[in-house]
Formats: sequence, C-alpha cells, structure tokens
Amino acid sequence: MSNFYIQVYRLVQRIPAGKVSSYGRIANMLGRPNAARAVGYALSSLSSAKKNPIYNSQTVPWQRVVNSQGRISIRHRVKTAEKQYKLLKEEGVGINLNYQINLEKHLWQGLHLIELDDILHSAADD
DNA sequence: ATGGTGACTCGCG
DNA sequence: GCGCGAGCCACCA
Repeated sequence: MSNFYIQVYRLVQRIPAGKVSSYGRIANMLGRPNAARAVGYALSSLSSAKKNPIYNSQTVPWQRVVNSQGRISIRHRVKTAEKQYKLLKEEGVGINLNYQINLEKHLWQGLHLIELDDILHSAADD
C-alpha cells in the first residue's frame, strides 16, 4: 500500500460526520492539486476489513467524498452510489434525489496547516 | 518501460 | 446547464 493511499485515507478519516469534501479538495490538501483522479482511485480500492484491518470501507468514511459539484459521482457502480446516498443521509447530510448535496451547509472546511503536516508526516511511518 | 483505465476537474461552445 | 475534450495521477498488466 503506497504512501499516497495512506495519506488519502488518513485525511478522509478527519472529515466529520455530516460534512463532505471533494476528490479535488483532498488532492489539494495533500499538495497534489492535479491528483483528483488518483484520490478517487484510492477510495475505490478500499477493501474489506478482513483483507485490510487498518484501512477499509468500514474505517475510512469514503462516502464523505464527492465530486467538485457536490454530487455523488459514481456512474458505473449504481449499487455503490446508492449505498453512499444512504450513508450520507443517515449522517444528516442534506442531499436530494438527484444526488446533489447542499455544499453551503455541508462542505468540510479542511484542516489547519499544523494538522495537515501531521498527516503528511506520520503517513510515512505506516 | 508502456499503454490503458477510472469514484476527477476545468474550460469551451 | 450540458456535453466534450484534454490534462493529470497512481495502478496494473
């Protein structure tokens, strides 16, 4: 598991319930403004808790990451998209049937530089 | 090494 | 607002 994946996972874990961020924003915070697709790739590859006890779909709140427009952007895996919708709604995120989230209200503002540095640095230890 | 594949973004018409 | 095309990045075969 690459350092990049771990950084993504650790950062996503900091998004509180009820808030969301975007692939691009996550990439930006990690110092890679053009790695949005790679962030999506990292989240899509989250495995089961049995296969990876540390970072898996249970421990990483992948559902809190949507596209830059604030919409669930999983086009090809309908089942996964529906799960994301359900999870977000359960967390109290305002989202309509068009999978559109109210960003004004639920956009995560991110971390302070100190906290960010902590993630970037400690990821190297895993 | 190399080309193909996305849970991405932006800019243009 | 919508569809397209073109960058961009990490992976994988």
